[in-house]
Amino acid sequence: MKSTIKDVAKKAGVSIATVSLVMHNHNRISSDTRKKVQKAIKDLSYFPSRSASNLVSKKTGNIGFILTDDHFLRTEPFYTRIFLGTEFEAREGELYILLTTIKSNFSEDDPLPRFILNKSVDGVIIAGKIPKTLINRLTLSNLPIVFVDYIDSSGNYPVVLIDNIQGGILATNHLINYGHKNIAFIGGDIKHPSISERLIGYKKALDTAGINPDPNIISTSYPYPDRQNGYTSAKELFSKNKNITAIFACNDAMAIGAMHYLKDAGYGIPEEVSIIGFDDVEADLMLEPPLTTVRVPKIELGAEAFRLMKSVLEGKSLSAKKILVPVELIVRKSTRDLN
Amino acid sequence: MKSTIKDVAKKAGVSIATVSLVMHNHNRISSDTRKKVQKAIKDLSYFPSRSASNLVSKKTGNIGFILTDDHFLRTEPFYTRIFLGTEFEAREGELYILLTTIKSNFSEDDPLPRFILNKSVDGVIIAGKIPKTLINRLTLSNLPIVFVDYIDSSGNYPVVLIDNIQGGILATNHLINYGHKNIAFIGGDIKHPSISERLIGYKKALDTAGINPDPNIISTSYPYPDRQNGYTSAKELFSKNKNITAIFACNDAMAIGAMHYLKDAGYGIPEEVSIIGFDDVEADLMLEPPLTTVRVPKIELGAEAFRLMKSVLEGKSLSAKKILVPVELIVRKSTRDLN
DNA sequence: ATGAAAGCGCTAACAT
DNA sequence: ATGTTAGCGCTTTCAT
Repeated sequence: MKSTIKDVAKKAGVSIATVSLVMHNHNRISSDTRKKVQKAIKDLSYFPSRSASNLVSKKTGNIGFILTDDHFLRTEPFYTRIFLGTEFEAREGELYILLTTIKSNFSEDDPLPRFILNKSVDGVIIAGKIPKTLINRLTLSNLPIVFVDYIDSSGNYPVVLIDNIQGGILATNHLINYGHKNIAFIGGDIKHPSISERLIGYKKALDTAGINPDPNIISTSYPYPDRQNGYTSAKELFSKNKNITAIFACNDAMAIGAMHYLKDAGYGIPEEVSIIGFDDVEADLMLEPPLTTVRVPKIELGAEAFRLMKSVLEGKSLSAKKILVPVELIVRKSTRDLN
Repeated sequence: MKSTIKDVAKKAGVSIATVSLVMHNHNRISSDTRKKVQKAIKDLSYFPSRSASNLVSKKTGNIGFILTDDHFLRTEPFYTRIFLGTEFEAREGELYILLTTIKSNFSEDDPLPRFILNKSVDGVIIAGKIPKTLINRLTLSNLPIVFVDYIDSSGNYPVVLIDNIQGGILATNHLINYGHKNIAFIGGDIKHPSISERLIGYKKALDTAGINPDPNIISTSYPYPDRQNGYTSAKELFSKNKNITAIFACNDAMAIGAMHYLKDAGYGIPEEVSIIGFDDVEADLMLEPPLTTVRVPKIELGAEAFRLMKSVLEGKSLSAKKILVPVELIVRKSTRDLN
């Protein structure tokens, strides 16, 4: 039989209130009783009942984690890693994460996630882009919300984002430091915040180095940033420009596509053309040569989102706090030092 | 303010006991009161407090879902889909799923998942292969366990498995029906249950058709069933055997690898060589030609595991019940009818 | 068919 | 510094 706070109290020869105080590290307990109680807790291998304490404290002890099903099922485990990060972080404390997906075409008529309806969570973490209508309806529920890797247009929510501008600068500076001057940018939908920010970083870095960004070698004509469009973009770029010595692709998928084109077209990587991506996906290492990139710390993003949620729940955080998680330059073999 | 059972009782002019009975569909309630109560519930948009009911009923209302981190982070979203299946199914009822990962090299010294230690789950679903030591220690905790897509050697647990033998038969019969006689088998580690079972199905089907399995065209020399080894296996097979007209690969990854070899070697697919895989991964459709395969219903596997867990919890299921989930032949363009 | 009441295990205000 | 006690919202006997 599972032991209760009463059993512990009896065994330690104290009241249940004292046990409760010890459990919550209240400091007005003599170290003597504290030890007695702790021993009893250990001896009985006592764990407090979550239901009971939640009932009193009017909390659920759960955090909801929402992403769209296509984000969850993506081949590249980006959001899965973010989830894992929040779960890792939650393990340190008393909270549990309830993961649920919504259809990516979530509409007005679809029911809200059950844990919202049933009020089984104390707050909700939203990862990646989700439909506006969900956000609106969530807001009505008055639950604390934290966004990660996405921020709704209102900007009124606490959020954890990748520092894309810094990443863009990092990547571009790396190429500049390697002596490159004609650095192409390959990106997808410029309306997507992460891509436009990476482009901003790219321009900033060029600017600082006194290089004038050349619109002819900035390709953002293919919205979806995947391999296929990376290939096509590179093809277009190189058919018109012969003097490009380096490419900064807005993500690894496009970089990989571009690499395929370069190989098909007979360019040596990195002998003739250097290339850097963004994300650090597993496939990078399988490439020939392995891709230099900007690493996005997915686990850390998730962990940070969880910490932010905790501080929101504890009333420690302002409602629209923004956290920019730094990225890291990973130099491998696809970029060449011209100096 | 959230409404409670008291509010409902007051509004409906009945006692809280009556409300509780209505909520649990007890039949000794007059349809008149029932309606009154249901109206009150709706008007107040009342949801019972999980903490309170769990406290009384001594349940947690949660099911733990454990997989190894590499299974969770696999590029091919196999286990992610299984998880989604259990989550979909859980949505229909009152239970929540707590997903956690363990290190794939989980050892004696690693702590058990927190929801086990804290007794925050009523049962545990284990997906995919996990270390024996975890199983042993889990057993000690006396929690109901259901396996999905893996069964520990003792066989003493309820489990949901893919019907691999049926799948092997399905695949092989398809080729036989298409008039093939020299059908190669490409597989990985024969000690892995799913692979050996698929091979059994293959042999059975050949046997039934009166074809003698030729050991020279059964390749199981490369343990890990990935693209690379699919390529190598096909290469070996075709360098020694010129009369193979069809391949049954134990999974799509190996099939894709084999297709790459066939293309490199100049074989027409399916003109000269037909090929069928197993799994039905997304990549199949991108292939040229799209791969004929045996579909494994991942969502269904997860849903079935959840249902099994529920019936175990309700005491309706025997402790070692085994459920074989049928697979489905998906004919696309990589197999050719010789007739 | 319905209600009264006990009690699940815990927290926190209050008393000592 | 520690104990007493009133509930949190619900389920479930036991009365009526």
